[in-house]
Amino acid sequence: MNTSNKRETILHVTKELIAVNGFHGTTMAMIAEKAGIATGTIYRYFTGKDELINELHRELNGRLLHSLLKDYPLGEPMHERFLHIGRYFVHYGLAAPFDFSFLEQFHNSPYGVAYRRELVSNEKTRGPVDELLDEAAREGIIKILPRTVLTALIFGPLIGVIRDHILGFNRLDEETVSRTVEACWDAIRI
Amino acid sequence: MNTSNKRETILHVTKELIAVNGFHGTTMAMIAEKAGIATGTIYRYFTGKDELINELHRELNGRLLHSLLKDYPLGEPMHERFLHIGRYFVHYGLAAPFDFSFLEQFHNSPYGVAYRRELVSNEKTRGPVDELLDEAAREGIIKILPRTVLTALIFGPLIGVIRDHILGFNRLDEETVSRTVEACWDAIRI
DNA sequence: GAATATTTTGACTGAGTAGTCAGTCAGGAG
DNA sequence: CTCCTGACTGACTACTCAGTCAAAATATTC
Repeated sequence: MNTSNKRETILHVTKELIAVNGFHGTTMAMIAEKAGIATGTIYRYFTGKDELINELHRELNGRLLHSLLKDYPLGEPMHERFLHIGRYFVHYGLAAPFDFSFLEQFHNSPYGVAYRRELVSNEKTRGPVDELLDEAAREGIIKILPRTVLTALIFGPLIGVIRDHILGFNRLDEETVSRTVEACWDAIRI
Repeated sequence: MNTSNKRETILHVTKELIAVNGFHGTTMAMIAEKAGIATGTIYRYFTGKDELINELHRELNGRLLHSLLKDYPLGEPMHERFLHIGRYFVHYGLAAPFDFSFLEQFHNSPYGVAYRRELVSNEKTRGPVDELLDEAAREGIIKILPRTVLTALIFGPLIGVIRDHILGFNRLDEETVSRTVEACWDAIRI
């Protein structure tokens, strides 16, 4: 196991532990044990728990955004592209439940609030969803509502159904996912 | 200050502290200090931190459900009643941000998951929303989707916009709230 | 293969936690 | 007035945690 591998291992086990036990339920000792290293070693790769968590979020958030653009139907109608993003978002959550649970906890924590505040201040970061909503708004095919509301109408339900699936409160098959994403479109379309 | 008053005070300050600092960021010492009592006194009213938190949830959840039925337009059309519940839900969140933040954190924590699992097992507890959705489903005016998905389509966005408002990411006026609830209806209606 | 540099180890530290309990004292009973 | 009672106190206990650092292990250089 070389240097970079050890860093990866730390990030990997931290993700799984936090997904299951939460931030406060995950100790540096647990991370070290599961990674097969000593606690002190973690501090050679990360300045502390906070940096480890923020770095993990950076990586997973990047992977998630990247996965939304896989097979992205550029040039196809707005509706088609919207469904693609919605479906791939849910699929990412179902295929990588640890990633999803970590990201969800991150966003529901002071880490996530700080991250969003920073995003708002440097308003340069615009993902595929922002571009889609901008275009749809220009074409006048979605409701005139604040951006935060539109985002909530799309991702609020999707995050909810993914969490319910992971917790075992429902079973999402392909059909249900498609109909749910379609319902989100109904929410924002004129 | 009589006995029952002290218990109320403990619950009140705990709600505010947890809303701001979270479960783990709120210590028994902080609660005692803000309530103007000694730490040991808390244990005369609650067996421990967990019971205190669960009891607080029980009370606030009851208050929230109760507030949804204020001025409830019984007998009016389905659509009217749906808008009422959605709007009153958001209003509760805006009028009582500490209550909302506590409840949101509770539901995003192991406490909330345990609570939901218990709800599912004793499936007797049915709130006004369940009854509304049952009726709408019987009349065939909403989409055929699992109950958990319908709930996510309604409350996912509403919770999101309330949180964004409390965190200062948007400003919800009466008009925007109504249009948002209307959009949730568009999501579930046929 | 010796000397040097780098990485890893894990016992340790000190700050902080939930919960405890011997003792206090205001106020009701006799 | 004296004696109880029990709600209340807060210093205390037992424990957990993130982070440190001297020493050991391993790798690299010459």
